[in-house]
Amino acid sequence: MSETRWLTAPQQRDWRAFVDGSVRLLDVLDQSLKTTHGLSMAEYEILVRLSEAPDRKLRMAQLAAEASQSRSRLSHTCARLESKGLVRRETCPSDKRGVLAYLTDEGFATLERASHDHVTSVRDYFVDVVDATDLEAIGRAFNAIIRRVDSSR
Amino acid sequence: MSETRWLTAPQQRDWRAFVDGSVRLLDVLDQSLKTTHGLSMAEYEILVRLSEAPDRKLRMAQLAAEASQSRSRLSHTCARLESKGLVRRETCPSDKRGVLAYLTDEGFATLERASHDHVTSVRDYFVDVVDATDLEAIGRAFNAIIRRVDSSR
DNA sequence: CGAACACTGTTGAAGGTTCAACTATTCCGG
DNA sequence: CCGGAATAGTTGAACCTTCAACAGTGTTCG
Repeated sequence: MSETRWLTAPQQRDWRAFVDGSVRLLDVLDQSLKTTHGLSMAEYEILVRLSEAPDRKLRMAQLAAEASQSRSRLSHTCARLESKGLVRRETCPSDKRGVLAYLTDEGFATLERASHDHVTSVRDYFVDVVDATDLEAIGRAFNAIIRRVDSSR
Repeated sequence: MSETRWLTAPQQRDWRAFVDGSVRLLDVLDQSLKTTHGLSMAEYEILVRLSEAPDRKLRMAQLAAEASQSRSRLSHTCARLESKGLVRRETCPSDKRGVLAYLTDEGFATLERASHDHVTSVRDYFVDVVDATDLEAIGRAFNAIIRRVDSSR
């Protein structure tokens, strides 16, 4: 049993700034996506990943991994997106257990509209508020975190 | 109507690293708090703020602001914490509209236990994974974001 | 004073997420 | 090629958050 290594005061300040700031930031972005385009950030993320995939198609499991969602959550969310006509699903020909989700034309059009406003919000509340060098630091740091989290699963 | 200013490729990489990384990081921490102490991070945050307040008491509105939660959400969450015996509420003597939430001894004890593990996770997945200078950059950046978000409300 | 307004916090319903259980398919060792 | 283990995705219930409406209290100003 080793002693708990508490955070130093500056570490604690930085950590809290991150927790508070990210919650508020993601809240604002979610809010604005939802009111102007009826999409949550989670849904938006799904549309983005599909739009970038070859044929706009992805296996559910891969989509879940890329969007940092559980499979269950993705199932529910896809069901909603499907009922809005933005996404459709078909069984995977090569592996009949699998399912391919793909973006409809309407989904693509919705994404295109939403992305303009979204990117503007991201600038307004994030990119343009942060120093260029600090932005790079954030990129480095969170890539390291992603590696760390993924390696422990 | 001005043209949409898209992100540059590096900006987009950094932004995505942040979104993915923070979601995964907060997920892991939430997970570990929940399985080992039965608390969500939102609940934990509430206990922390109360523990630091004078007399371990805070007005609901202030608590909501400090924990970055909506008042409604806080009401529900406090109700849950209250039924677990960790928090209690009383009407504010100076303003009868108001309510003071306060930490019970049991709440304090629970927080104390949980904080050891939590701080260890924060180190494991965040502080110790990120360069010291990048950590400072994160602190600066997210404080700027907090100011930005709060100024638009 | 008292009427209109603003503010505090709660409530219930609707919507979204998590959790555990389940079906169906594929993989693998014997 | 068979039986068991592993994998893919879905489902429904429990849980949590959001949303809009509300009750109660304070504040302002004619």
